[in-house]
Amino acid sequence: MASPLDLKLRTLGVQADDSNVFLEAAKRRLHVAAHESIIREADTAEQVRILLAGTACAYKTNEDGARSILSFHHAGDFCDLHRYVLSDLELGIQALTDCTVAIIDYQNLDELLSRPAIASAFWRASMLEMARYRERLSSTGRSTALERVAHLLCEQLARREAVGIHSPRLPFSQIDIADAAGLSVVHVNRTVQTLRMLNVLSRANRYIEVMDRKHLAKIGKFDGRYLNMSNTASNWAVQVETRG
Amino acid sequence: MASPLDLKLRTLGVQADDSNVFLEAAKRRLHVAAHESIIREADTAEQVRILLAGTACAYKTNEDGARSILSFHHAGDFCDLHRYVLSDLELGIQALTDCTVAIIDYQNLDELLSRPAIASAFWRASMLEMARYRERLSSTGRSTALERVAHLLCEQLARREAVGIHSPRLPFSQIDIADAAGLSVVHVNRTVQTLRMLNVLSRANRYIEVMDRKHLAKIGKFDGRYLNMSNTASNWAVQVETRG
DNA sequence: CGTGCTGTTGAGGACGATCAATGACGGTGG
DNA sequence: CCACCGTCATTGATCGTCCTCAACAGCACG
Repeated sequence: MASPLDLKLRTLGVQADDSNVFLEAAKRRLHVAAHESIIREADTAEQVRILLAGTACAYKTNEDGARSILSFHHAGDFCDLHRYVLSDLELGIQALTDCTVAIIDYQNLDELLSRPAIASAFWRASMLEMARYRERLSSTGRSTALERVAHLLCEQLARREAVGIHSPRLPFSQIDIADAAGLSVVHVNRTVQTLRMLNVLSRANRYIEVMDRKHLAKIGKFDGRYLNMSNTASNWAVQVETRG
Repeated sequence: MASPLDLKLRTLGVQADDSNVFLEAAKRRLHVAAHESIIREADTAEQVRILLAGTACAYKTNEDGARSILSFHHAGDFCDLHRYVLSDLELGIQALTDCTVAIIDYQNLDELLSRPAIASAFWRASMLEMARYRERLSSTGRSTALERVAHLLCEQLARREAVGIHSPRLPFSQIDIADAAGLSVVHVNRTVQTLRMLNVLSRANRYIEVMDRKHLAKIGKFDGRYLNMSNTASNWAVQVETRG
């Protein structure tokens, strides 16, 4: 039974032997309770963290105290590779559910990076993350609340599937979605209700549970190719037709 | 007299000897006229391009034909490193002014990347680009048109300074700004006029010319630290005060 | 001297923000 | 077991920012 991190490394092109070295280096564990912080906005610890289980988000707090969620992290995702490369980036990571985190000291990371397959996997991972930012930016730019929310949910669902998490339920509160989509909580609530009305989300009002992914992808104009996950992408083929 | 690319490499921590090897590899040149495409959205050429002079933008065309500008490129910027790592990313690069572009074949790039200083510089560059996307995302999220436009302009001005371009004039049309900020052209026009009224932009209606950077930074809540350009950043210190 | 692109202006309308209040649920401690 | 509290979800009403449509002006180009 492959773990999310296993799957992730495989997707990034890391073979069994390198993968094992990696997993060996990431032995140290940390548990973080929901709503706690995994990395503070001005963290200086000389180690990187990898999310093994649970869901987290990268956020920034702006001057008026509002939290702005920049991306979500799922099992298998690197949390703070950026800090290894650029020290003074003010970006916090917060656990949205209970999380298990692996820790690798910068020293050990240096060694890992001397292996070409691992170095290239890290670079690939960074570029994929960047592609997600681009997609989010163009989705946030000029689309309606309904499209934004649908797109956001599609992306998370697809990424979770790619690491073996097949549950239709997403561990986000409407507040999280609002902070990520750049919408007010009130309006997110109305948007979610619209999606429920359309039978795209389940009626369960304590959860975000996707009932009709195809429809959701269509609404969100979601084309998962940018996630570059060959096996998964096919389930999320372009649903968008040009129409008059 | 250092070229923008020189300056950029230096900022990324590349020393003279590696830098020379790099410049040697980037001998091949290409001229692209304003409004022409540097890289098409489905380009497959096995080479990377580096902008030596001029200004360009990375864009996506969405299903209804609208152009969405994801980032701007200035002299010294890599255009399409992402294609080297992730082949099938649909992202076009378009010249906004007349541009000079250097070309490096993937083969030669492989060799360059065997030099640790260069490899690490590329990784740094990617991470810096990612930091800019994050910043853009949080600026686009929940701020007003005025803030967005101001922030956008500040960023470009600061990045241009970092590679030795000190002109207060930015080579963007209001259409470019609209596509980048996710606003309508009409509203960008009104926003620009507000900035002119405030004496932040010059009255010249054929150009975007910044007269008062401090004020612009304040309006855009621009804090250039995310650009990670030690010498330049100080001119752009935080202008934002908490206020009641 | 037209043609096209960019910039400008006005009017009307829609989407989403904000304010305010209430409901539902889970956990805690008495 | 129940009262209390905090968090999240929901609802209604009002308001403002920004979009859309439409027309026109200025300038560069051939």
